[in-house]
Amino acid sequence: MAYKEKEIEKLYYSIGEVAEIFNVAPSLIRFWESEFELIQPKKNRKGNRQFTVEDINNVRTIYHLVKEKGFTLQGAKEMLKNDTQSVKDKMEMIDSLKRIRQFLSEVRDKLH
Amino acid sequence: MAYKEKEIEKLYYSIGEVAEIFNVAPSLIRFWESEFELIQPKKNRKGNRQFTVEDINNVRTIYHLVKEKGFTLQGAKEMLKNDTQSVKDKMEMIDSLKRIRQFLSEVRDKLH
DNA sequence: GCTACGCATGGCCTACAAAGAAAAAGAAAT
DNA sequence: ATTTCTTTTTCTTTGTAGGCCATGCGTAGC
Repeated sequence: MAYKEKEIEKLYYSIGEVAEIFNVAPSLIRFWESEFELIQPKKNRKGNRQFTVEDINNVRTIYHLVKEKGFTLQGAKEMLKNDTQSVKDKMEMIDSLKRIRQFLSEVRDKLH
Repeated sequence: MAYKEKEIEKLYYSIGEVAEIFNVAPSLIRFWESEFELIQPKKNRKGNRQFTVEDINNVRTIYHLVKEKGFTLQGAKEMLKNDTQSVKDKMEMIDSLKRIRQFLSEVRDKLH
């Protein structure tokens, strides 16, 4: 063959393939699907899950939070809900600083 | 008394006091002590735990990771292993801002 | 045969809570 | 002040609810 066959990116992946990618049991993927809104693969007429690459990336996100970073499922949900806790923490800080500045300028005005 | 008595910062706090600060059961503090090297209060001759302010701040770090951010204990341990300083820095910032806000609202009340 | 499905049930740790004993701290009476 | 009784606080050890999946069953398409 003259040309090396190009890797074809499949449209859909089965649950078994996805499970293998992350080296977990298919039941775990189904369980996560029941727990996380983020994971919602299409199903064909028969009911089989069809994972797109994006679906798989969503699974990857869950996997990363739960298996690599060590969040509880609840903690991972919060993380996803709030864009990430650290963002939230930073916003709280900024908000706090704004209020402080506001307050201090009021004080300055009263001192005059 | 002519002078307002200064708040005395205790040298040692009992496990009950520490538990109350975080609104958890004393048994949980003991359990965390058994799990995290970070928490190692001194014990007196009788075996009672004596928490310094620093010990309490270490408990606060655990509390933050486990109860607020949603890490598993294992996840929290990893976090502490790799990233102790930045966790502590952020917590100090948040704590510092809280104190400042508290102080400023006292100032505001006195101005009225 | 292989892989998928849903559903139910099973099971192992994690993350604590409760139990039980002993000491300390009040409180009441002497 | 001291004795006695009660309540609170601590300790260590043991128990346990629930979180996090895994396994098994019956079924169906390829």
